[in-house]
Amino acid sequence: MSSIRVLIVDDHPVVCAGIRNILEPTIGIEVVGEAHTGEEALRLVKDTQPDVVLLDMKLPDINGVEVIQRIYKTNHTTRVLGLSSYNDRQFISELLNHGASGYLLKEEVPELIVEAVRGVAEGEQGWVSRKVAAMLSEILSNDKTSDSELTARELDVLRLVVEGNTNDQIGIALGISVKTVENHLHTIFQKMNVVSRVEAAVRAVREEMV
Amino acid sequence: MSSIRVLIVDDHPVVCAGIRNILEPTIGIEVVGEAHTGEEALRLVKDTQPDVVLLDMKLPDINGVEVIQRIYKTNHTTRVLGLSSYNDRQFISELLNHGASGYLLKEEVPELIVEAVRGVAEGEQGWVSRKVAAMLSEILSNDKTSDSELTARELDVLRLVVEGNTNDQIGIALGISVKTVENHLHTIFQKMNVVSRVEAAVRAVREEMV
DNA sequence: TGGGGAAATAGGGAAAATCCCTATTAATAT
DNA sequence: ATATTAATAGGGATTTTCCCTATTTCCCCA
Repeated sequence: MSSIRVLIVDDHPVVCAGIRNILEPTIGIEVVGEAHTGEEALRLVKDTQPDVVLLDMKLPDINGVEVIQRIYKTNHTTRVLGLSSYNDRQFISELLNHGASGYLLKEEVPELIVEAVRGVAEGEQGWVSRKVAAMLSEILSNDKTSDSELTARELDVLRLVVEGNTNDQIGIALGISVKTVENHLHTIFQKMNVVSRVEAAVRAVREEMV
Repeated sequence: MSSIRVLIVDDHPVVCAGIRNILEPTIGIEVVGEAHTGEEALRLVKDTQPDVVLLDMKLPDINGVEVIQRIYKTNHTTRVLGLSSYNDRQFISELLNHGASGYLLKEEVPELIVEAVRGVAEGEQGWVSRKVAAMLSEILSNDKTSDSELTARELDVLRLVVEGNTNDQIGIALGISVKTVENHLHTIFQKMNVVSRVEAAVRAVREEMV
């Protein structure tokens, strides 16, 4: 039986070194490379054909979810294990749809990484650490009330709100009446389950919706 | 000549492992411990009396700046090297006043960490990586217009704004008049160089001021 | 093909926030 | 002692936001 070939992707060299340090001494796991950007990751996936990609969801150039999709498009046998440095609800939600094979947080203990790599390499889908699982159930229970998913127009408005524009300015920028802007905002508030533009803006920034 | 004794503090075990991995093989540097919280860090500083503390500025329990001050209060020979995972202007600004011995980003190459540890252990003050230096000069040039530094009270108000409270609610929460809240906000806007509560909230979240 | 429903549009009226002033008190620095 | 700054508060004018209702258009689907 051959080793599990792992590619590490993270923009922080220190994190790469840490993961490498954990995985390299492990029997049955082989680190075949490190990448620090999305582009580099895609190139190395093609070159090294790894079994598992440990992918930081926060890369300087390409969005993590897009990297996953591009990897899956070309490499059907490669599994991706998403890695995040904090409790990022946005990414975890997206992952439910655009599917990494698993997901864990950098806050987890080193042993979990080994466990996760082995799990997904054996074909296990949806491997998540306990912390992530707890977050998922919380998200799912919270989502009962709201419809989520903003329309394109609503995202336009939200983006302009985050940039600090008044409804007046937004109306001018989008070529619509202030009243229409207000109505979009009202819908946005309901969908996001908030009551003011400040809350909406804060959540939009925190969850990187814009 | 004895080794430089280093304590690593970061809430992500992976990052600790990475730094340890870089420092341990280095001649003249000895890693004496790892801490994952501020409290643990303070305890280990007392127990191990390290020469240098590599301190992540973002800890789950105590604010990084406070950790530095408490270390300096009890251990006058220990140097602290601040570590951050991103370009966090707020922390860097604070560090100018509450003084770590140096500052670097996790994005830097591993070699820089060794260099920085040696530098501050030799007594060098204000060791900063090039990236940090560049950020500092940018901050200083941008600060010409604004006074920066919010007061404690202003931070209270800003925090409540970010949480989505109205001025009325903020007044009640802080036990002051709405008018006072308005005045604080006016000052906050000027210092932050913005014109609305939404802009202030967005910047506060982005730069993790609260 | 005739709804049913969501998306985008818009107005009226009430509430909240902002702006631009003045003003007092306490603490701190010069 | 005096100047500065932080924190407090108010008045009054203006702007923005919030909530409700309403119309048109378009797409789905039964």
